Amino acid sequence: MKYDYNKIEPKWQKYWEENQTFKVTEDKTKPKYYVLDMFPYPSGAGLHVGHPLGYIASDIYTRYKRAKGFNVLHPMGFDAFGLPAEQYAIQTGQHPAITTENNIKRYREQFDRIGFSFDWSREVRTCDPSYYKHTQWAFIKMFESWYDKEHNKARAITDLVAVFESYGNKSINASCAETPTFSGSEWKRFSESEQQKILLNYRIAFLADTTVNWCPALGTVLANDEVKDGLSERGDHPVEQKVMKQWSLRISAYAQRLLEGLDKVDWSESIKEQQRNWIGRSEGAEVLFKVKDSEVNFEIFTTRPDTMFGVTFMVLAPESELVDKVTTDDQKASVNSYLEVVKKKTDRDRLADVKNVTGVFSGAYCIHPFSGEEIPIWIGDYVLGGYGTGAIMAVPAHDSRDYAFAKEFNISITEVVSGGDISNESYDAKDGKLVNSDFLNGLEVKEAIKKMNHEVEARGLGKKKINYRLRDAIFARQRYWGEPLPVYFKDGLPYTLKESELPLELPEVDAYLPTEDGDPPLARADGWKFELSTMPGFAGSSAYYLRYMDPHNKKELASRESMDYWKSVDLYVGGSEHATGHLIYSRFWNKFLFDLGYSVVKEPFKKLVNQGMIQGRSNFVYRIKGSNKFVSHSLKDKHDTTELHVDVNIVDNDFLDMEAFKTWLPEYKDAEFMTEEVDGAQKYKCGFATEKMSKSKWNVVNPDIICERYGADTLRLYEMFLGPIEQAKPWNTNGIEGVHRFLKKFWGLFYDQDEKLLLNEEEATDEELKILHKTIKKASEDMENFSFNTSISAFMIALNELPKGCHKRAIIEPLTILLAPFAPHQAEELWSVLGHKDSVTHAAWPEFNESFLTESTYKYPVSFNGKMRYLLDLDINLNKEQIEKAILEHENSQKYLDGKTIKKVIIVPKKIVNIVVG
RNA sequence: GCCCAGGUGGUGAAAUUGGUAGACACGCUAGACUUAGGAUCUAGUGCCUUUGGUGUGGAGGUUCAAGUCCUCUCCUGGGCACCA
Repeated sequence: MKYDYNKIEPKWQKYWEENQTFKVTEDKTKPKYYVLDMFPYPSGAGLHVGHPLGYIASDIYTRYKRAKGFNVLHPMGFDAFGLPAEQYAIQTGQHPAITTENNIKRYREQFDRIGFSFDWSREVRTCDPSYYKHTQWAFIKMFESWYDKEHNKARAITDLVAVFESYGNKSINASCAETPTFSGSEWKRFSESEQQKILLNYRIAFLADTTVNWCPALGTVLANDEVKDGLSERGDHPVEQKVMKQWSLRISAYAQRLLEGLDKVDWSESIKEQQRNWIGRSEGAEVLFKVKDSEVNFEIFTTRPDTMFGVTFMVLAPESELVDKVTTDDQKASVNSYLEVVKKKTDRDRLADVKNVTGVFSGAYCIHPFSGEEIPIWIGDYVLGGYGTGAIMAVPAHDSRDYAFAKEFNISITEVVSGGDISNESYDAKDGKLVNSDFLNGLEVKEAIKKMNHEVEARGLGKKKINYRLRDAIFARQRYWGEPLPVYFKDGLPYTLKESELPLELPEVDAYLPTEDGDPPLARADGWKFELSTMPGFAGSSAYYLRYMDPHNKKELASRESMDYWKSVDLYVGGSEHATGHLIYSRFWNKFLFDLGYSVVKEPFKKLVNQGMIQGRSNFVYRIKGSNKFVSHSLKDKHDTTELHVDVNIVDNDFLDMEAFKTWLPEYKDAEFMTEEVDGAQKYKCGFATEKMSKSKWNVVNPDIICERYGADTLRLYEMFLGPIEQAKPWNTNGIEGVHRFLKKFWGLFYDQDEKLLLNEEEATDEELKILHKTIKKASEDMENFSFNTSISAFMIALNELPKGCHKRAIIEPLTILLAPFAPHQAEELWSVLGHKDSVTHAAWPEFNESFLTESTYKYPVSFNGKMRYLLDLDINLNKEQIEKAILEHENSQKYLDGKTIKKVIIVPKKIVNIVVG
């Protein structure tokens, strides 16, 4: 038989489907393992070769774990709500559901073509009402919950109401919006709508006036992680800050737990660090400042209470409500004109303008709480309204931003920490002794912070405080193609549907655009009396890993029983671009469900592997300007040429297929070439560059083409052989022949070129067994470390080392099992050639036998200082005489000993033997 | 500015605890076979001024021994960014 992948691969794909080979149930006799891929958004372009990288890696690991005896859950689904399908709908009028369905079909075909071992019976689609029912359910639960800081968990809102009824809100320590205090009896006297308004301040899913990122071009609000440099992540449209009534999730309540949980997961340091930055914990103090000749006083947040005596001015954020309260009459005009200017700036302007210091004096003064001095209050847009209290004490000597401000407006600068030179720049380091600081003088910064914190609390001026940068997540988008929020309004106040009324299905609309009044598309639906916004993209992906555990459950997201069995995802594979989006939301969502007893683990994803992005490798041709002549790469500098992208599919190893080029685009029909000589032949060599894979750059490589030309097994092997899984790398097919050759060679262990079966039952020699066990050992270790590229190398070495004519079952049968995760189709075929009726999927991973591997040979000698050292391979139990004998027998020993004799052998550590020569 | 991850042949890359740097593969060179192919096989291939020297971005250091550890520095990629 010939290695005919085009026959073998469809054959086994069909077999797997018909036999439900990868279907998995909660088998309590086996240990479980859960391998999850980040499910894709099914885009219209289909999969390119970059997409499957992670899927191939997780599939290999899945198949390995199965062979090791684990019951592996390895599901796949689709993150099917999203913008592209909606935009396509706006252009064409085609319902996004149809577009999505078609795209999913295409994805599924491509997935199947690569031979993934997903359990498709567990497929989930976020746009399916039977799925988003549970997304809506979670939202309702969040609406019906509040965050109890005392017990550090989410609790039912009914508990809160019970407390309110008896004691009011004085004793409640909750994560909530500012709420005036009331007593129990006052609560009972409040009207229904007054009570609901107060409860909204406490709910974890809440509706409130919020400063949001508004993207006019997209017509929707965006979450912080969807905005990069003041532009929308999708489409690069400008984003502005705007106050709007919007749904949010109180994710900030979970900041500390999200931070702490990072220490318990096996993720890359860089992703954890990104999340830590995003959460942005900072420890400091809130201190009260009184405004001179006024009833007003306000709190500021500082991480440097030690520099209290260096305060020479205060700054309020322009959006702070205090601005109006403190501004004096004679400053009113200039303050107002400043506020106007600030208002007009978009986020982007503000970012671009970082170096320009702007601000205005309010006319008012604070009284320094310790020195009693008068301190001017300024307004400046370098202070953010949304962080801390929106007001700061400025210490120009020890904060670079305050320094720049003081210089700009000629405000005095007082040094309070020695060690720097503040004549040209501020001294920000937390290192040095305090000066000019009354009772802090002489203390180190650290001690001074402690002492000042203590003093602040003792005098009732404030308290220690931890601030987080993490914002509550805006949970609404003014779009059509998303989950409807299960909310209706009564007297202008929101109420959620009952669980039994779910799902609230997405209604039909006549167009997918906002209405003329600017309402979201849902306003077009007949008789729609619910919330008009839909949920954001991250909603559906936040708990999908739980749904896979029990995907057909009609009652709940997943049964307790299934969750108790599968617990959490053991291995999660996906791109690092989700570090501050999905991976935070999902952890938050899980913690919330955990608080309510619906999830059984604190962290959803134990181990995370981020596959690197596969970039495109573009090819170029060089056209002489004003002609239809193309010159080869090495000649291009001799002519005045234009560099043009050329379709990489008509280029092989950087050599252009000139005939294909002429038929590629009509304009090149009569193209002429100036070639260069390579290998005695005239060839056209293309230039190349690494760029993001995209249609316009003609560098998209579709996995289907690779499958056609080399087979899916080669594609799988090659993507892994390209390099370490976590590393970004350009795609090129320059080396694909190598792995393809390997598969043919492997086939050659079974069949010769005349397609005659060579497999035999002869006994293996020690040498052959050594090669086998070496390979098993290496392959197993590499599997555990996700080092698939070196694992493949180990196979190649084995094939090189095996003596010619070794076609022994004892050797090639275990090798076939090792190969199966990488090249499952070929392995299945060969497994059946070996006479097995069952799928190779059910074969047990071979164990290596250390006894075949023991080596007691020395490695190499080195000499220095008249002593000889031999490095030994293993910590062998030879005695000194035996070692000495072995060394003397070494072919090189005489050369290194240089005619001298060994006097003494000293065994130093495990591997090194000192030899004193005379 | 701050944080993280990396820099090894012509190319993708290997290298347990510090222990023969460049495994494996591509490419290249020469040869064999041939039904003439983009097939297969054999040998060679870090660099240089080749009986030797040199070499893991650069400069120092520790060590018998450094790609690996330490200090400084340069470059590349990613993230955060007026967060007090």
